[in-house]
Amino acid sequence: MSLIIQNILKHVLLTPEEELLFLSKTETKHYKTKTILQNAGQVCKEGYFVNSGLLRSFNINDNIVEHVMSFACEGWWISDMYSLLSQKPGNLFIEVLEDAEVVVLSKENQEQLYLEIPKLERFFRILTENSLVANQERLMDNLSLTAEERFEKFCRKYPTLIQKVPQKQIASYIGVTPEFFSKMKARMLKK
Amino acid sequence: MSLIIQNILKHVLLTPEEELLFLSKTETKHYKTKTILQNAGQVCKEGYFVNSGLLRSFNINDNIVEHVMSFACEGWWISDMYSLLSQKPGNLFIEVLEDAEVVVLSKENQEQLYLEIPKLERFFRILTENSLVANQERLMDNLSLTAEERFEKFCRKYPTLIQKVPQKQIASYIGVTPEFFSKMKARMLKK
DNA sequence: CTAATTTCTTAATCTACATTAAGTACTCAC
DNA sequence: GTGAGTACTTAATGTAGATTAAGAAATTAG
Repeated sequence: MSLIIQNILKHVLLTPEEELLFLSKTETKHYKTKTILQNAGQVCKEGYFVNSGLLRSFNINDNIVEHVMSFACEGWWISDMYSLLSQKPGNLFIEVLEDAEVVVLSKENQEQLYLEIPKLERFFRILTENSLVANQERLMDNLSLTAEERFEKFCRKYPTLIQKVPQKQIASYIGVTPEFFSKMKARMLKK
Repeated sequence: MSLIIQNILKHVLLTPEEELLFLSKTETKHYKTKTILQNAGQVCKEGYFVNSGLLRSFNINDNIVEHVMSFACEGWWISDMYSLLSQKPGNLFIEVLEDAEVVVLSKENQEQLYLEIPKLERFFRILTENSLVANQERLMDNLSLTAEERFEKFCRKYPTLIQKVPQKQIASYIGVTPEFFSKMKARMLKK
């Protein structure tokens, strides 16, 4: 069974027909590393569920500095929520970091699915709730922990990502420069 | 019509019976300034919708430093989402800053309402989505803006709060110490 | 009304992290 | 394989914001 259906079934029950209906509204696509799926300044028309590979979202401040908003590997959703919901131009880029297979769900089809399978309201509510809680925790961590503590937490939380993601992007995610991150890492290894 | 029903009707349609059912599952309460509605370390059993007055949620780091997670005035919801959803002990306190009338919705009743009025799944999904977007923006702001810029943005976004909330709590919300905030404010006034 | 508590300010000093700048090590495209 | 980017490191210097401390102003309680 497809990963995305497995995921949905963790939270709501679907009949076989509903599963098929859901899948018929999605499209599975393959993207090469470095593909940009979403550009800042454009209206986001779809969300992505990752079957394999690795993606990230980030914004670019003053057209110079990148800030990583999120990573998404197997089993995770990624999109520019702000733009997708408001249908206004967004601030995020979404980029493929490792050749990926993703399930594409367009805004339009998502809205149709809400009408055809109201249970999906529940599924996406729960998904969004979990995102919100994770995001609130990350915000608090940024307000109250040191860079070192944030990195330790990142390692505990996303052990698989550490091997895959270029270090400068982990630096960006936890909110420090690559130079400082490098120094900090060396300091931590000494202990 | 009650503020909370008005709020729901902005996103989903309810029949008069559903409105009554909803209200019957809530309880309107009055709390004095300084009342603590939720303590860190305890499992959160209810969410709050503010009819009037002012509340805040915050956590306490190392049992010393407070960090304001959110404010809630008229028309806003507030709770310890993490604890409410997971039913594990939370990290947040919820405190009344100004005598308040709040609509209390228990976890239990909320779950019942989802079953009895499935449309409410949609309402709370949208509510949570908006929260998430706002939270993501705040996170990016903390990563990419200076304290001064964050304060300016706060003023633009929540003009009414500036009069009401003690300055040290605005400082905490935007992520600086009260001392630095005071200095920064003086510096900004000179310009 | 007054004392106690809390909030705000100012100023000196400190530090986590940024910036700038070079050099080294990878990757990968041709 | 080679060269041109891209990623990582190291080190000097700079700075936003923290910490500490003390006094002034405002609020609250009795």
